[in-house]
Amino acid sequence: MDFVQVSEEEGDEPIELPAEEDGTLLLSTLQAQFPGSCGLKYRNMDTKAVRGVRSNEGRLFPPSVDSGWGEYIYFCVFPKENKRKSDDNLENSTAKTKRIETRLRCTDLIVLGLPWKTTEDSLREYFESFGEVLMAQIKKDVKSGQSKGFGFVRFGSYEAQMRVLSNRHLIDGRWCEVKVPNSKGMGHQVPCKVFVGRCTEDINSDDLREYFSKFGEVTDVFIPRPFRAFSFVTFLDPDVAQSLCGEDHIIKGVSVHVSNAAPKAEQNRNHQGQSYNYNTGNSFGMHSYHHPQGNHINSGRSGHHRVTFQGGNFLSWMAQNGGHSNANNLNNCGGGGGGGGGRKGSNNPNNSGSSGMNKVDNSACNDQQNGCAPGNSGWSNQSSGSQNSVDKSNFL
DNA sequence: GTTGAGCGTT
Repeated sequence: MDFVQVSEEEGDEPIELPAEEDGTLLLSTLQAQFPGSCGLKYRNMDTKAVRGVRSNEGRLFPPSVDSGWGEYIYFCVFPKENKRKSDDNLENSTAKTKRIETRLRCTDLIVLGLPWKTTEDSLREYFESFGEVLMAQIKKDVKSGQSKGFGFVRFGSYEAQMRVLSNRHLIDGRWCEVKVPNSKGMGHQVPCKVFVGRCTEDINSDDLREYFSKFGEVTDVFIPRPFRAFSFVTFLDPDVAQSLCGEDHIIKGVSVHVSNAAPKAEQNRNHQGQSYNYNTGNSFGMHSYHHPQGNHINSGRSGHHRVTFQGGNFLSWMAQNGGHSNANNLNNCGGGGGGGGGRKGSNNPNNSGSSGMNKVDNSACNDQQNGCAPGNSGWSNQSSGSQNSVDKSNFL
């Protein structure tokens, strides 16, 4: 059996991890030793550069077909906290403040599928490897004190929360899932959509798309008809939308104002014969595909469903979907088309998050009959676009 | 003492 030497960071003491018979290393094997890790990289001896290890379907592939993993010492890749580099200094302080308010807020997370035997102490102990645990509780039957098999955790850092949401968890011998609780609703999630006021009639969808694409990928543009001097622009990344709010921008010589696309529930309902379907409950984060009618201009790659992260972030979306990113046309590459690279760039963490959700490592789990975590009947198939609600107008 | 999709007596 081949072993792969892996350390958490370059220079650390490596641990030898067993590779599979086909030479690949299961991401789940990696994550069992390095919770929260999402991939591997190594230092290339010749070029001195760091190279990433290919990752697909929950498996990591050796750099060389012939010599396998070789004598390299690999080190872990973790989902990055969303950081931007060069363009950070271009940003004004209000946008920064807004991001901190919206991005770095932790919420209670629900842990489903806990073994009956798990205690609040062991729950806390497990999650402390991800970061500071502010709260860990098990829901119990009041009379018997028996665990109901789920609980809640709260982390002190958003990064820890992100890492936890991006993985499944083997807790006291059972695979559990961690999600943002439904009870949180859509309340304080970060919208992807902005309101663009002071538009003139000659600013069309293409103009808006072209202009705003330089800040990040635009997934939708909506201009009410007849002309009403405003429009809506939806971004793939809610942070990009947030960072633009409050700003004035000049498009075709016109100063437009960007602000929050405040929900206008009642007044917009059934306006002009359109019906507004609101995403509620579990479908948060997935307003998906806009029907190609009306004034929505889908992002060019028509014919496929597009997935945007209307609420929360990519990772919580991933978590909500069992870690699978098999939705159609999920695009992780950030700023499309514009110059300048965008405000946020391509830092969606952990695109290898489609990890581990295969039969192979589910079979290794649990002490129950079929050995699978709740909600995962072997495969996590919740997100394949087909069951996304179709949101026709999406006024938020 | 059993059980296995869900959503929190504050």
